[in-house]
Amino acid sequence: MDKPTNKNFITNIIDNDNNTNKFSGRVHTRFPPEPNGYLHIGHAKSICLNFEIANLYNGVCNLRFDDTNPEKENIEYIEAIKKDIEWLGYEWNSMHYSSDYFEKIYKYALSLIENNFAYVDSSSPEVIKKERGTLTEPGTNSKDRDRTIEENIKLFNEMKEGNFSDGEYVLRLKINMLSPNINMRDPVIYRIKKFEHHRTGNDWCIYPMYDFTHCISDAIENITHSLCTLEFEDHRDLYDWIIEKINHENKPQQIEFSRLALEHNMMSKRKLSELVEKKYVSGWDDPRMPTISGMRRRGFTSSSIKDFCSRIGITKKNSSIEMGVLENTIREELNLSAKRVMGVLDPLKIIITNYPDNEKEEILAANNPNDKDSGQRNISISKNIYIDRDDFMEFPEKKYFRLSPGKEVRLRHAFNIVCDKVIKDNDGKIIELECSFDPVSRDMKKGNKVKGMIHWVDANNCTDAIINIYDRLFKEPNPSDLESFNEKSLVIKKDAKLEKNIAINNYSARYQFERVGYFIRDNKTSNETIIYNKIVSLKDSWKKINK
RNA sequence: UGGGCCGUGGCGAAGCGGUUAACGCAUCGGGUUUUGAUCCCGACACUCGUAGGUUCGAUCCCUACCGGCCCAGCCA
Repeated sequence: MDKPTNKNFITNIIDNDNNTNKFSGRVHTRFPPEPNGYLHIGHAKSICLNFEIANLYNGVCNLRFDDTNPEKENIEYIEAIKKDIEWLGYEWNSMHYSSDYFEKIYKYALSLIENNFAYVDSSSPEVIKKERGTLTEPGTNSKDRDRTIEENIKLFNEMKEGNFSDGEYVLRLKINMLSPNINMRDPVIYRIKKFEHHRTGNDWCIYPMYDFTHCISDAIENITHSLCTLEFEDHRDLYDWIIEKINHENKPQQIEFSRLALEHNMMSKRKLSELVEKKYVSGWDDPRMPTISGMRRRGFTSSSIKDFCSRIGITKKNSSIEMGVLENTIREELNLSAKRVMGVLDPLKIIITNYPDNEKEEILAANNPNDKDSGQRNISISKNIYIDRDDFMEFPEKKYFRLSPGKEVRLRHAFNIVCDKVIKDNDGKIIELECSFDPVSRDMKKGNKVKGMIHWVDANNCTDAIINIYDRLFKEPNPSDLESFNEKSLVIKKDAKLEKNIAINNYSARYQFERVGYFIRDNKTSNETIIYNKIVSLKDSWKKINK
């Protein structure tokens, strides 16, 4: 399943860098999550990109937690993030925290002040905002812009010592308030935050901001290609400015690519956490969530996620991927690897009237007809069976060739039956079918040729289960708010019946319920309740005709 | 409106001055198959946002226009 990394505009840049010997042929990337939430499929795109590019060029990739905002970050996320990356199957070269560099970053800030490239500003956030100008109007210089170097050093040290309260002072770069790029209008690079940091505790009360931290961290770690998403394009000027001014021997280059958008999903941590907090879903690992942990619980394999990432490509174009692409990757893999079993989601009881009482027979069936090495299983059948309600129609539509009154269908792996009688309760609901079978059709060459083939389970020999059927999280392809939440994204089948062969204690086994889809045991369930999650349906051209 | 970036079939995506404009998903035909699955085979952009220009020749270069995304956190 691991395919060679596709070429893209970034590998073109790297090839070119290698030709000009820009980094002496070195390729060193990094994946820099902020530990403020769980990783999602969009992060997987970035993880695959960074690690695969490193692999492709015999380079390495670091993991770096970008933890410069203690108010938002949390140690709990760190382990979850590491677990997800490991689960995807990637090994980082070394693991770092931006906070490991606080001392160095502080020294760099000091040297910028000494060279008159930074100053301490006592302006309020409102004033700074106002002086920054707008998209069309230039900014104006702060009253503190010409503070002396000595005074700046003294104040910056006092900031560090905790002599001021939050917001009283900030450190700003002295670049150009007239720049058409707002990021260059004397950006704030340090703020006072008397907040305990998850790693450095109370060592610091000033914290560097992203723009100042990220490029310096990249330089320190000897990163060559710093890959990030499109919204940072405007920050590249600043990135380069800082790298130049701190005079570090390593000059990493930032390259931006477009974020992943997946139809019927949302990819922002804020929106996803809102789904969790407002209980739309059961948690970050709800199988409907586009989080790595959710998809893992849903039954996606890491190889299918990597395959998906390689299929969607890397460009600078804003794009939105159809769910079909994702679904196809997991179907394709599971078709080859999943054992087959029969499962009835909405049971409808059938009595095979001419089948002898108290008898049963065993039938041999392939575990996976597409994999000859997968062996066979034994299925039992007796007088009472269940079929899916979907597979019976009292008044069949045109082209419906499953069971209906007087019609003959084949029970998969077994024999043909004819529906003789429909039994209803007082409300007119169908509760049972009486059918008769044709013993000769056990040999399918001898029985009548029938178009319909349905699955079933032996009512006297099956396992009760609850099955979670998942559908798209949002109704609209490109939802903008939670209004679009699909309340039918989870449908619970409470009295499903499964073929006994299913290994209920194997939580990682993925099965194809023949004619239905792929399923995995929910890993959060106890042994008393057997719960399976639907990973993805089989393609269904009947549903297409029928709609 | 200032700046940055992007526009190739329904959705993605190759293509880097001469190609029959790859490939994947989707779709539509047909075949195999007693999973309406899989598999196989075939179809699916005289045209690359539009208009000009350069060139013997442009999806690739230039200009203008049109459309879309991003930026005015002491978030990342």
